[in-house]
Amino acid sequence: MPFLLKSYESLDTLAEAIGQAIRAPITIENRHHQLLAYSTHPDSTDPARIATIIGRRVPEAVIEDLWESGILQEVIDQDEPVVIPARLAVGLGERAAIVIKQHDEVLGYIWSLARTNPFSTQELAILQEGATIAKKLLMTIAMHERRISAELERFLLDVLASPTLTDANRERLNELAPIAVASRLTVIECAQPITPQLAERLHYVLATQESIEVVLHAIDGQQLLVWHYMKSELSDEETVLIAWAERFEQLLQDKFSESEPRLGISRRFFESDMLYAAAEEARRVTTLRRKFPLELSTSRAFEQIGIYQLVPELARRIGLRLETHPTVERLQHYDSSHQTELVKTLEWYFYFDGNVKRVAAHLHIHPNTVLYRIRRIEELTNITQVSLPERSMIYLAIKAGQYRLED
Amino acid sequence: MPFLLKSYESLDTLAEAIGQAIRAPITIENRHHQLLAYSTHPDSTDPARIATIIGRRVPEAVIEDLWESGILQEVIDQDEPVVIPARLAVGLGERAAIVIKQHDEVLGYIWSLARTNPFSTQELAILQEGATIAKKLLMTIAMHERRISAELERFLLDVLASPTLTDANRERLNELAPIAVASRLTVIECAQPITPQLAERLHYVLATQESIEVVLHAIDGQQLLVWHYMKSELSDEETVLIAWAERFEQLLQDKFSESEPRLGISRRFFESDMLYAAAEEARRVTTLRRKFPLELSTSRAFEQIGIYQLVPELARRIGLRLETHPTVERLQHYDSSHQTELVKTLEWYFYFDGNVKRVAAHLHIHPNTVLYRIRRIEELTNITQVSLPERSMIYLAIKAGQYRLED
DNA sequence: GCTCACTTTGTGATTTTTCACAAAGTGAGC
DNA sequence: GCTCACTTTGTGAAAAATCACAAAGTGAGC
Repeated sequence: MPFLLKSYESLDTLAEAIGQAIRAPITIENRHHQLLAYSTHPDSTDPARIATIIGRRVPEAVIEDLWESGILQEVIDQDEPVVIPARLAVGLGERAAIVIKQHDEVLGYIWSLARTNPFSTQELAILQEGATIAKKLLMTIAMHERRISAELERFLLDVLASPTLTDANRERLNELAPIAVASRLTVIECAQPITPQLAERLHYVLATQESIEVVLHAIDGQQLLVWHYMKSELSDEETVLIAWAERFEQLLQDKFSESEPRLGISRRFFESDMLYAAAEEARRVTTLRRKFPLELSTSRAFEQIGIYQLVPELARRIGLRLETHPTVERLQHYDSSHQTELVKTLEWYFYFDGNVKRVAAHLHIHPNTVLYRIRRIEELTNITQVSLPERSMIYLAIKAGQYRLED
Repeated sequence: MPFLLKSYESLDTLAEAIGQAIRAPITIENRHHQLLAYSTHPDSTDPARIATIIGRRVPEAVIEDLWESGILQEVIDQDEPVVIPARLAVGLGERAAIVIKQHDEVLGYIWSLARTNPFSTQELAILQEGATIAKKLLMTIAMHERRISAELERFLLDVLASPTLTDANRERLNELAPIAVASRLTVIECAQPITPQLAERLHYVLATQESIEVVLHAIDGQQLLVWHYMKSELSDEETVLIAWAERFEQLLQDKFSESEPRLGISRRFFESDMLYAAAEEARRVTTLRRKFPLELSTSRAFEQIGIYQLVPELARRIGLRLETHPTVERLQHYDSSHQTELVKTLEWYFYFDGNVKRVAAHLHIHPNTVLYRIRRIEELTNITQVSLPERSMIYLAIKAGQYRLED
């Protein structure tokens, strides 16, 4: 005789029923370890469970620990309740867990904390029974979520397809995002088109980022577009963003090394009217980083690429023969007739702010060689003591020349 | 009984007649010392005369010498022939000169070289008579020239009034300028609207510039617009231009200190279609130099202002609240709450390429103070080791903030 | 008026960069 | 193959920038 009913109207009532049947606290999570339901149980709870309920998801540290120790994998593979010894380092008391699966696809998990006495066979059977019932409910929820998220994805793509917003779209966007928050649009660009499997994994990683709040996201070919904002104060939004971007990109490159993911982040914006422009900025960053991986290896946000943002336009003008820089032209001419590398040397000399040692190290040559070349350049052109504005323009001209418009 | 006829058909025949009457070489010049006519005389000539005839104008060195020594002024004031002792330093033998005037307005000069024996009273009288006859001829020429030049001036203003050329205008422009020559459009901007008197003097100085060839020029309010090209090779056009611009501006500022003349030179262009754009560039240079006299004190050509060319556009965007730079914003905030000058310090630190000594000298503070402030800035923002592209963008943001759109 | 945190200036040791000069390497043209 | 002009590398002396540290100055807030 089963201890549970055939079905329950919600996961919450199910969690409550299981909890009462085995007299232990129950939490039900989706496959992203987001909290779906939990039983009310006055006593015997542990820090991990409290943190999970407060944060509406299992703390990242706990998830990592469970993955690294192989426990989670075991739970997924087993298909029946697994008893897990306490892991006090991450605040986890002893518990039992069972996966909720549908044809090898993980839908979620049911967790139960151990009371003072260990789980009996019957109690574990009840858990298993609960998982079967939860499956039906989760499938309904998953389908619904999938429909919603697919709809939102189409909506975002629709918004980004045109530079100007329709009034209806603007209204809906303003409902989605809190006002007066510094939003950003981030592009995660991959080497190949993003498959549904990859998308799923990316969404998961994205959902587990604690510094940011995602408003909307969508897949567009090789890019995952994310509209988000930082949870920090406005005053250090930029600092936090840049620190996060570095960590996040590192994480992505560790987890998805075969996709060579690269970030591009727009400047901050406050009006949904700016979404289109922000997407352009973010994409400009990824494009430029693709073309100048070395120079822009640590530039992820539009602010960080500095005057590189002007390179495509300048390259276009050079392509149209509207623009040339006499100084650069002369050096290029000298280079080609003497097999030298004056332009390259000058470029890095400017980039490294006149630091001969670093230029030499970068180009793998003797510092005196750099010094010699700089003197040579000074003889050929009179950029001996030009100041920042002119130097940057020359640097820009060199970079724009390297930028290829075709690809 | 007069030795000369009442009138001659041309200045050449007049010069010849005077030359024969007093048996000495004669040259007739306009008020700009451009050669109008000269007598053929086989012997007794001097280097100055040869140079004048070859170059179709009196060498600048000779003119300067005659002005500085006060001789030319004496000739103009006298209204009758003046005998001038030899000035061998500038290749001038002894000669007599008389001004050709009409109501105090100088129209030109007649010069006569001395032979071995000095000028007799009668010969000087013949010179005077020649000046009277020349006056009529010169007045006709001057009137004609004035009509032509006024017409050309109107034409240039007409061309510059619209971004696109009419076919008729393009055709006429192409007739005026030699093809495949690197043209420039230079603006000479004065503190006050240019009066006809000032215009006259400016035209004179312009006409005596040996490095450039003027195609057209026109007055537009406070600006004298000059379409010209360098007489040098294309390969070092820029070098020659920049050197010329420095000399020329110095000259203008010496001669017209009350008008505070300032140069603005476009990039080079080859097609007359670019005239409008070139005028914009040149004007942008003068505008920026007016707003940043110190920073752009030695930048006269559009190439030289470097990324300053982007300042107006950026200032506009900042004005529209489309653009801010978080780093700069934070420093500004610190400055205003701590009465410090971090932004200013950073600005010049960037400008002087991180040279602490020069920054200190410029700001009249101790080098260690600069060092201290830079460390402070590094604490507040993380621009510790940002490279040229980002540095320039920050510099641009600072400068654009200083740029006022209104005036 | 006093305190305290912050800023500026001064001094000399320490480190880094630049410079002059020599020597060796490179390659195009005869 | 040789020459010659140009380029690169190496060495140590000379010059310059940076640094730590002390002392003096400044001003807002109590």
